[in-house]
Amino acid sequence: MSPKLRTVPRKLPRQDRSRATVDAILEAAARVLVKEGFERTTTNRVAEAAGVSVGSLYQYFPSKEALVAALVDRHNLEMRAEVLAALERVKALPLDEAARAMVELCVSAHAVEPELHRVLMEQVPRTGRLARLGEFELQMQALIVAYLEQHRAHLRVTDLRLAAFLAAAAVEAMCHGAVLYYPQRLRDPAFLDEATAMVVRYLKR
Amino acid sequence: MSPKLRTVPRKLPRQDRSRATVDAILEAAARVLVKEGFERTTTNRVAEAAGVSVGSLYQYFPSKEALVAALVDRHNLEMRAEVLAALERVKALPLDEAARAMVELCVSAHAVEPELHRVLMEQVPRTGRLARLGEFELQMQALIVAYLEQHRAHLRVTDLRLAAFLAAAAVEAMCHGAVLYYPQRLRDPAFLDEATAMVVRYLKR
Amino acid sequence: MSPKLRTVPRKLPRQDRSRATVDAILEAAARVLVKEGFERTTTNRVAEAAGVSVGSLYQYFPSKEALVAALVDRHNLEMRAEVLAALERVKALPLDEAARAMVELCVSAHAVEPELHRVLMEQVPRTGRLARLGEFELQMQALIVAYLEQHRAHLRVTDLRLAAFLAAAAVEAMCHGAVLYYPQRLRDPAFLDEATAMVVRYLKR
Amino acid sequence: MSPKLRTVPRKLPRQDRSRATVDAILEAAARVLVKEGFERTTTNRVAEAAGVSVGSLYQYFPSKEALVAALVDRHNLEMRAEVLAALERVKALPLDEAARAMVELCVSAHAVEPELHRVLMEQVPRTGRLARLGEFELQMQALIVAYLEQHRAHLRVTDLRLAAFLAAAAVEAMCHGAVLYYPQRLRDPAFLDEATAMVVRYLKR
DNA sequence: GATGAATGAGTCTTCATTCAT
DNA sequence: GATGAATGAAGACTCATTCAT
Repeated sequence: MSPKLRTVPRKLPRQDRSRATVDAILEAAARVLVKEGFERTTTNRVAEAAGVSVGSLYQYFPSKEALVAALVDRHNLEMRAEVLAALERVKALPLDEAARAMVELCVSAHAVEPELHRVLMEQVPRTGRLARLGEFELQMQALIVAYLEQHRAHLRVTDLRLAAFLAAAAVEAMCHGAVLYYPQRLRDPAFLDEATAMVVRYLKR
Repeated sequence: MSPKLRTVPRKLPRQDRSRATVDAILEAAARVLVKEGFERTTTNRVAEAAGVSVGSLYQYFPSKEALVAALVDRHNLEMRAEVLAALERVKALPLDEAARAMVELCVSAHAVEPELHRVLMEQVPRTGRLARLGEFELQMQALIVAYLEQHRAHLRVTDLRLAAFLAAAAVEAMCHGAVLYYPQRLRDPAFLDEATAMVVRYLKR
Repeated sequence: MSPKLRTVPRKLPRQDRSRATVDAILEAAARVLVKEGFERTTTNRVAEAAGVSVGSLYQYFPSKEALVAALVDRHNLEMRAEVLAALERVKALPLDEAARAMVELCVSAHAVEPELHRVLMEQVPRTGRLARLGEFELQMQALIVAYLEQHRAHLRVTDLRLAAFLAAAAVEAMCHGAVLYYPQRLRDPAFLDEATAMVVRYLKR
Repeated sequence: MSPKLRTVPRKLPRQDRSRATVDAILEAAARVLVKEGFERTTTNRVAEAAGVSVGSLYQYFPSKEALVAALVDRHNLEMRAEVLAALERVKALPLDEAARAMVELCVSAHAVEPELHRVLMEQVPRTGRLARLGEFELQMQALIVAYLEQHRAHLRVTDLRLAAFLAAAAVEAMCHGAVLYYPQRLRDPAFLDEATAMVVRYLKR
């Protein structure tokens, strides 16, 4: 038999091709989600945008929810990586600097894909497995508690768990609100100063 | 006895019958929303739960979104009333007391119908008219700014708009988070102390 | 007792008030039909436009179809009156003049309320009692046959029933088509000349 | 026997399966329309009659109107084919014969699926894209004008556009009327003779 | 007779999911 | 594994008609 022309590189290993397909689908999902909103996002549309068939989509994601969940997970994963790295980095820094770094990071994280972030936060119904408080938040909280323990000497707060929760909630809310309602202020140093001041003054003796 | 005497006040002729229906629908919507979640909430189900026909529902709410929006509005309205009253009440109080009162109020507000609040906040996709930042938030912010201006002498913050936004966002997030993830701590004085401390220390000179 | 101010003339006899209501409803129906098209014409909308309640509408018209039928009837009645009068008038005239008069009349008739005519002809589904060939057409045909019989001496056609049917159909179609597609030509003498020529040359020996 | 041998030609893989579905739907639509009338024709009913799911119907026809429009188009297309062929055929014939042929054709065309024709003409509300004068009519008129130009020498009419319009309208109306109200006369030679006479005498010098 | 709130069967339409090819 | 046509349950919404007041 004559060697047929082969357009698809046959060498590409199974796993890699799968991986590529999965990525294409997730990217497409993100795009459609941002462009159309959650309500108008259908599995067919996503598949089309990804250049694959619906069937293939279901090969990799057993349901629409699974797809969206995977997207949320990926989004969180990206954030988590940065946050964990940052926490590691600031481990030894004094509170002022550590706090400022974390606020800056939080702003950055929210600013990466703000559109997607917004859709994911506001339009995706928190149902099923999306309902639970992610491990992300829990893990992060544990790391903050660890940091606070190390710097306990300079703190006025004593219930470190509570303090970590409150500080994290406050920072997150301020960044989130800023992204949504005052995007132009996100890079305003005043914003960073003030947000930092809020947590530092709260925590510091 | 004169035959015309009617003891039952003819309550529900025109306006009132409608009003009763509207109320029944809104109440039913809240119930269904809490019990079934947003996804499983259908106009037919709501109508049934309200003991009226779908047609009646659509007589008063031109679309499903309008129904949910009305519910959100009503929920906000209830909160707003309390918040505005409280802000009026604490107008003359020093920052410490005013802040504490507001945090307490915020907790109460979140605790009124926490289930409904949760569904409304987390599961209802912010689309269409639900997308915009409500007048509620704007109005509240204005009042906070007014308060801050009056007490400017004791404050370290100078950009009062920014400070009001950050403080409000932080308090809201802390209460919201507490309602969702630590409901048992809601009435814990430590929680109130700490949340109050956060804003007071931030604002006060 | 002081003479109460009376806005509604109490003297208006039952029948006249009913008649007025019926008329108001029919006018409203015509208006809505023209403005909204048949599909978007609902009994509620008509009632509202007429300034009466749906209930009243149903007092006078047992169904939507009855309402539309009444409108069609009224429209036909108006035309019929004119047509019959004209036929009476031209009874003694020679074919040329009679034909021309009838074509002119047909044009006028189509031009009276062309919008309504169009909706009635094109959008109202010919169902139920609207399906049958109206008495109008039958009556008119009879009159034409009568005319032809009287002028038989000058005709080349022998089957007068058939001739009447064909001539009427042709004239109606030409006028109808002109109203719809060449409204500007309606008053063009050339149009009248030609349409008249068509039937005259067909009928005349 | 080799197990792979397949005698049934793998006919309906991609394009053809779709095509078959589309045809089935259109056929079913025609059937339902004729049997139930437009009002009682629903997309679900059509899908059921076609032996497919509603979903499939909507895969190919984005709305009910699109479905009906497609049916009208198909109906027109079938007629058009015949009419154009006939006009081509009679191009060189003298007026008498050409006219007679066209009238005969018109009768045939109306007689092909008279029930469907009737429903399509009388019950289907002319809305949206059904409102416009089809290319069909325009194209036909152009061809008639062309014919008349070639035979101008024998004509008494001078405005050929107008003459073509009037003649076409008259013939169409006579056939249409005959189909609806005198179906038994359709094949009556007298009818053909008379209808032909009408246009010939009108056009001919 | 009038009113208009209420009814609910019935429409169109969508979309997550399946499965024959 | 991939494809995409097919599925059909389910949802939002309409509107002719009724009936308590």
